Amino acid sequence: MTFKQSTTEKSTCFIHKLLSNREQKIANRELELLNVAEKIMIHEGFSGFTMDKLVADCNYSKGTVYNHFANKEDLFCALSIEGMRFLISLMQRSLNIQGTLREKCLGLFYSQRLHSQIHPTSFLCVLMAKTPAVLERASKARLEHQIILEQETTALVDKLLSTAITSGDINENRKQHEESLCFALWSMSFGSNALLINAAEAKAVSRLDTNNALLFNINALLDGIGWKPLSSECDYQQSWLRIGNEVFSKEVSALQE
Amino acid sequence: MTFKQSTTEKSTCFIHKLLSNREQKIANRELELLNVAEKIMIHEGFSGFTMDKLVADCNYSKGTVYNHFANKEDLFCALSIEGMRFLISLMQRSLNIQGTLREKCLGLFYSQRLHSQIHPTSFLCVLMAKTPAVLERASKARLEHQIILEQETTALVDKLLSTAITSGDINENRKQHEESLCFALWSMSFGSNALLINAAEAKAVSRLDTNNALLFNINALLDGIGWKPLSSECDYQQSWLRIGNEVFSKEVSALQE
DNA sequence: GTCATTTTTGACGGTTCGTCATATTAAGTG
DNA sequence: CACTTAATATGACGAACCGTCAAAAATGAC
Repeated sequence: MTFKQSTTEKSTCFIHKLLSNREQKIANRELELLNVAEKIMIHEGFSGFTMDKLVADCNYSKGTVYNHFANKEDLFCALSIEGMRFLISLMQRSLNIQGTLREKCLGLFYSQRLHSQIHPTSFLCVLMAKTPAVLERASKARLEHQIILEQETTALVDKLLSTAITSGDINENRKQHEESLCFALWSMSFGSNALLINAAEAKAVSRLDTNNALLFNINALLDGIGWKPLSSECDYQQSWLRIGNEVFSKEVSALQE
Repeated sequence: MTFKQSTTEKSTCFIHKLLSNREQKIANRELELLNVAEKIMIHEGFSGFTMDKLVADCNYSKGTVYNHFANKEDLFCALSIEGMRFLISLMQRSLNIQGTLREKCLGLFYSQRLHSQIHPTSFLCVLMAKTPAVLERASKARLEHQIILEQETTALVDKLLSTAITSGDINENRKQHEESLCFALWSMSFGSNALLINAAEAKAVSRLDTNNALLFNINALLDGIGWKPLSSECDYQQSWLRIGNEVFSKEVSALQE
């Protein structure tokens, strides 16, 4: 009896472990598939990517692949989700920098820029996932997941904003527009990076120039909402470099080559 | 002799006329095809659009359609070009408003917003045409045309900026960054509208809210670059409405329904 | 060892794309 | 008007791609 109970206990425990193992295995395979997909995109471009190629390049059959992704666009969406995950991890790290709150805010922007530089394909997937072609076809679950991650990112910005308001770095009468502020920051970051990534390819603008352009845009906006210290009082170009050196040194040096 | 000459003259003239007629005819047909394509997209979504459907819905054969567009993405690019043409026409009209230079600048932003509202599909095509999936496949000629139109739009912004600088509405020491300023405005406008068009569909945000969000973003940025009169000194919500009433009354009232 | 359930497989049908040999039309010429 | 030549239009066709599904294999319970 006790024995039996213990076995069932063990058994259920085992089942739980197995389930989580299986789920883990499935999750791992999904990441593996996404990796293969990204490699194909890197080598053959977005238009060169096909589900058949993915099936050929991975060790699973078509049915298994379609078990993970409802369709091609769903896979794009999954790539976008991984990209956002990566971005969030960068953003969280960036908050560790020593300095003013505005410098921390700069760090958030720096993270997005870094993402677009380290994994351009991934960043482009995030862009494409906002495109109707993807939104119309991706699975509901995936789209919801994406929205959740978007909320996570805006939550990071929001939190920083409210501490800046309570600490007085942003004028308190802005408090009623906190949500608007967050949206403004996000719009600027998104718009700048989206345009820059195209410009960089089309017109061969140097990385330095694009970084400066981005910093210029952010500074203008942050000055506009009166986030102290203003760019006239502080050398944010210096801060920008510092973020790279202090928080993202490994990534930045890897990027140099 | 004279007669003969006159006939050849007539003839060449006739040829010229014919050629231009033919070219005109071809150009018209292209617009016709683009119209049909847009209708299909409106009714069946972007993912529901296929070249076969286009061929079925127009009075021309597949070969003729492919005579106009190198491939599907090239057609998207063509739609984007038409969209930008329309946007430019709106922007030019918007400059006619009476008021400060900053209000004229608001007009430029208003134009883009209006475009995204009147012809959402067209606006989305402009977005999609910045996507690698399209950029990789569209024909060279079309892509170049697109770049030219982009330059035209930025030229409008640039011109306004430099008059604002010379007139003193923007501090003169900003002059060295004129290009950066233009890029900042463009980034903000693009980012805001791109995010808003998704938000509006996903989260059912009202048009009023989205308009306010956009205006908030612009004001923050323009304040940041010190474009006088600042938003604290002037009711730009009023200006925004005025632009709609004075310059785009027809479009706005058509949009009310 | 057997059965039920889940997962995997890849052959297959249906779409979609884009091409190309052929047919048609138009322009030029005598 | 007849004839040649050049330009344009046609739609049948092959190739590629997508996504499904019945059958096979694997897994786990008893």
